[in-house]
Amino acid sequence: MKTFKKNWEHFETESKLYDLWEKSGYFKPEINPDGKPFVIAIPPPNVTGKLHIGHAYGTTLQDLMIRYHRLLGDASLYIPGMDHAGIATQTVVDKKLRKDGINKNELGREKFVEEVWKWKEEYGGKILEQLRAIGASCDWDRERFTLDEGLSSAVREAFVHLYKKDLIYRGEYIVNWCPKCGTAIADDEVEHETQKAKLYYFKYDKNFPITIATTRPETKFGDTAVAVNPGDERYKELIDKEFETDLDGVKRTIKVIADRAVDKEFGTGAVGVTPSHSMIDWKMAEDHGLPKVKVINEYGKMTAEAGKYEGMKVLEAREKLVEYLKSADLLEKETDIENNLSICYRCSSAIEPLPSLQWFVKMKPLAEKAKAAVKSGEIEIIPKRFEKVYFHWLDNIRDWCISRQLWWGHRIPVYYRNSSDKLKVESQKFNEEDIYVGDNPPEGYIQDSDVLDTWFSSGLWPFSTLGWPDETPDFEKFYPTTVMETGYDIIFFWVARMIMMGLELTGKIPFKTVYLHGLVRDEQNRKMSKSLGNVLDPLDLIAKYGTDALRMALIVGSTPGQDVAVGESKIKGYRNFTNKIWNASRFVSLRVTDGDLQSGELGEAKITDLNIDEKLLTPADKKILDSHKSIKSKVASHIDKFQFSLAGEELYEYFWHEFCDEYIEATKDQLSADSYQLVANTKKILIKILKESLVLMHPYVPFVTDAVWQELREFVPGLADSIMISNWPK
RNA sequence: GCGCCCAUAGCUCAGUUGGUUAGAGCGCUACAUUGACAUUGUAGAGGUCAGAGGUUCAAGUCCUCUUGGGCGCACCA
Repeated sequence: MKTFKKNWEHFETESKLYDLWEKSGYFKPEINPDGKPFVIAIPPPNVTGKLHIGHAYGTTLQDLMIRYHRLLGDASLYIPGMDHAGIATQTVVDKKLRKDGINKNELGREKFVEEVWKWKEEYGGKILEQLRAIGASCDWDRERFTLDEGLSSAVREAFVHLYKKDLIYRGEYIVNWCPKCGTAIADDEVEHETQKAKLYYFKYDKNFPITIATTRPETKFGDTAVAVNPGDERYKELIDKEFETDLDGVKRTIKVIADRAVDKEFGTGAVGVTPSHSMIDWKMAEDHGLPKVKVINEYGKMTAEAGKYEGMKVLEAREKLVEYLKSADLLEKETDIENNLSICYRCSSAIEPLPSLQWFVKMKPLAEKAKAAVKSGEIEIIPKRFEKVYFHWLDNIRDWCISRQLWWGHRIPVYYRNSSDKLKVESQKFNEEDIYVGDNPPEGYIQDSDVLDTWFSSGLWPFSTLGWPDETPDFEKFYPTTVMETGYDIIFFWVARMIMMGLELTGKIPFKTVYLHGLVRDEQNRKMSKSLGNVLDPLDLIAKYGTDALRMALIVGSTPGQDVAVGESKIKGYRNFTNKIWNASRFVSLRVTDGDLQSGELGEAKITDLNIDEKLLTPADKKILDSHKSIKSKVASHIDKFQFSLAGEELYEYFWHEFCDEYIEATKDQLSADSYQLVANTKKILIKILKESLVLMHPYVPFVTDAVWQELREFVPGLADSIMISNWPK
């Protein structure tokens, strides 16, 4: 026999084992050709950088399920891939180029996109290596990228389908514009941050009868109405009256309207309505038929509609206007308030709501189906409480702005006759013959310059990765996928949209179960952040304690939808556990094979099979066999119910304390007994229990269990080449 | 404003159809250990399960309220 090393040396062993697995083809579902499919499509990590510990957490959960089902004999497929992450990646590469003194606009679109591809090749490769280090048993031959050829054609197909069904439209609507990113973003991509602000009370001019209150005076150049609550006695007589106003030279007709959205208690109870620069005012303008005046442009500067303020940045215009209001004695007072500032989820700069010509997806019809799929139980969300969050979002859904003024992404498959830009600035009522939607534009048509929201392509992920829209054998066999394992923070961005797109485009649910994990926090339960300096790099931890230890630490003690606290001491504890597995195995190996080992014989007890003689069982034997029997069913039942922590905890307790501390201690006497039969029986039990326990633990700690398995193969007959492809013990 | 989660040992957390004496890891105390493993073992201390009320033969678990902490959605003129 080989000599078992004294300690489990993860560093030398893990990557070698992984290479071996990958080369052997054990990650392919074809190793269980007759098994029923079990499929997980990885949530594709962004190509923006390297993976953090949250990725390690998700990947571990996914890989655990895949390995368990592979052992059960299912055709288990773990589809790897990455997301091009439009806005995020474009920003990162732009920043890098600027550092090198290169301006994106001088470079031009084509060259810039080339630069992003270079970035993708470099960082994408690193990410894939990280996934391997975590032990992800993905079928790498099926790896996909959201911007690869197949997925691009899926995106075009999806767009055309939705367009033809009248579920995609173009129009000029108020959108969330990020002046820094230079693009529109979706409602869901807007975050809020409380800030201190000044609330200014003033009149447009001396003749106007109502004082309004606002935190953004500069937008008031675009006011076309003042809204009051219909029940407000103070303004009752003014409702429906119109006034000619002059705000520092900008003349408007302002109508007083009544709208229930107005809070009587806030400010003066009268709101200056700025249809072009406030979401709610836009809606009021639609309801009341008010004109819309755009006074802020895409660069965050005042337009000609702001008179002499034209060209000023928003904040500058605000200062100057307040000065004017003071000097003209129009400012009644200013107060300090706290309000919420809308910021961009990517760059955190202030969002400027403004009207813009964009593409939208009609969400209501899609949302109904998505709701029904979960209501009926066809799709199960774990933990169940997130169903409520999901329904709430779907019930209040608004149309989804899908065009982005970026270069990196799926270019919108729409072509215009003669010019793309001309049509964009003209009315949304374009002639049908001037527009072409699809793959083969007629001569002289120019493609829309915008790209699609990155979530449009990720929304297709569960089926586009399997070959859709072609009816490939993979699509036939593996779709719908089985489990969607991802973080609860992207339930709207991603999960809900996959369900909507899947139902609409394939007519089927994209997956049966949604398992949502929480955030990984530090030992004191704080969010990990660079500024706190408490960020844990999974690769460092893996180098120090081993992948298996990290995997155990992430899974045991964590429950779905709940954040999990992980620090080095926890990981260290599970490193000790992996060493325990190694050493207990070493004990078994040494004791079982001591004496002369002939082929087919295990030590001097002449073991030629693993049949246990029931009549010879000692109380210790009976106890451990009982526990062993029950741990097998408990672990399977927990994993089947997605209770990964419980199964892991029980395995830990069983293996360390029942098997090592109790049974192995007991065998020390039994193995030195005079009766060869008893010694042989004990050895058989040791082998049987160790062998099966390794399989039970393999989904959690894949490396050490296979390393031991390889040692066992030296003296135990009939073991599979790798524990990965052995069978779950019944 | 609407909704969700959390509160269990010093710390971080499990405890999923309500059911013996409420568990784990880390930490702590004492002892052991040339032994498969000090990346160890044995023993132990430590909890009115946030508070109050209710349902029940039985409540950490279900219901109502209160307090404290966190989060989501909407609004934010």
